[in-house]
Amino acid sequence: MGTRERRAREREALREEILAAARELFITEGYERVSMRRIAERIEYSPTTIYLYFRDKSEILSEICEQTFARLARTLERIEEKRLDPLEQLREGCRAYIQFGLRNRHQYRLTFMVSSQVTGDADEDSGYEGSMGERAFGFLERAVGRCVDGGYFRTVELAVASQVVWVSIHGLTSLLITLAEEDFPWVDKKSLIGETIETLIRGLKR
Amino acid sequence: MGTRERRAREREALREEILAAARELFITEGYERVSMRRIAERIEYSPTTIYLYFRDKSEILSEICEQTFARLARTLERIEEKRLDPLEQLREGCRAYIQFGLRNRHQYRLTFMVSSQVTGDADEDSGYEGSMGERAFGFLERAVGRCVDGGYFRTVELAVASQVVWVSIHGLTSLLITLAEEDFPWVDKKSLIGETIETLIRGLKR
DNA sequence: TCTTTATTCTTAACAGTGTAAAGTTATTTT
DNA sequence: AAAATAACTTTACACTGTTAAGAATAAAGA
Repeated sequence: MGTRERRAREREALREEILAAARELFITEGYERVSMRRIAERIEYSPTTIYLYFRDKSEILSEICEQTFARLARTLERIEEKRLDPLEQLREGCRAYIQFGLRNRHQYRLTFMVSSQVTGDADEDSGYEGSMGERAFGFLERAVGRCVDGGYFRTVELAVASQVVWVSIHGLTSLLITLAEEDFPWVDKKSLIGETIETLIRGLKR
Repeated sequence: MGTRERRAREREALREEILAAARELFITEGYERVSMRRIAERIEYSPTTIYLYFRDKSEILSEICEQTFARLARTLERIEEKRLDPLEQLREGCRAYIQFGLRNRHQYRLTFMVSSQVTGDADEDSGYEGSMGERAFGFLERAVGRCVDGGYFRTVELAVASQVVWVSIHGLTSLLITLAEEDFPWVDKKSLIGETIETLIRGLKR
């Protein structure tokens, strides 16, 4: 009598289809330029059908962002497993983080460059705790921690040092996303990334 | 016979009034939450009147941002005139930059955290060149330049070093703007700012 | 002073947005 | 076959930025 199961499966399939359509549109055109009606059109359902699967537009977004950042978290955790030299591991992690941001610019922007005020979620679970962002930051904290424990870094509070690293590489990532090459005289991107990471690490060394 | 002049003056006055109303609303509520109709209501004119003074909504915004960043530029240039120790001057400049961002968060966000794609200006002069942003970055470049010339910093391309400094302090500023204290376990703000700047300078020292 | 010409402001309207409520259709259970 | 449930659509609301056409006002020329 698996009709309940089949229904649940079909439901899940449509939900997935909505997510896929929205993801593609958000990525190519950006969240605010994509309307519910266009998502609906693409999956060939009426606009309001989407509301039977998601509370509102921003819920679609945050689901997509979660998925995306889960990928980042996995990437970083894979670097962790390589068990390299602590400094080298931090370097590689930073590099991966930045590259990830640049390759997923729309989603990066929406997760870290838009106050939740703007997307318009009230309280909700859009916060940091338990999120994939937390997992990603967790990597950084551990990586910095190993550098401190290994005696590579001068004595600073671990939380402070990790946040210094995070805000810096976030700054690089986000500015490269916001300011196109034709709008600002960026130096060579590779040098800038490398030099930022090196400056950061040198600044934390003892 | 000064009726032409008086008219021009009155025109300018209304323009200024629109700007003032928009500024106040943008600052307290944020650009995307303020509609043309609400600005109009506040100055007691019909919504479309605004279009006789500004091409569109984003033009109001960029005018306001320019004014705001002119203040930042002046602040930084005043620090420059103090002719302190190069390192100390850079430190003070960074601190002023960050504080400015935090005190003018909406405008900072709209200038540096929103791709011009999103605000929706086509080509136009919304770019970096000739803007107040340029003047502000100019300060940084000169401050870093003096640190290099004074032999305080290791040899790096000036443009690279300046951009490293900028992206880092921008990262700190923007993340503090985006991520409220209740959404992320920020360490003490003063320590974070201080430590970020110190790390940056240490990282650039020879 | 009366008419013509500019200038300034408003009304009405368009095409779009996210979303809620009510109505329809199809499927499953009794 | 009737009742209940689930899935989907239609209609509608209250907004948005912006355009085009019309009304009001003020200045200039006769």
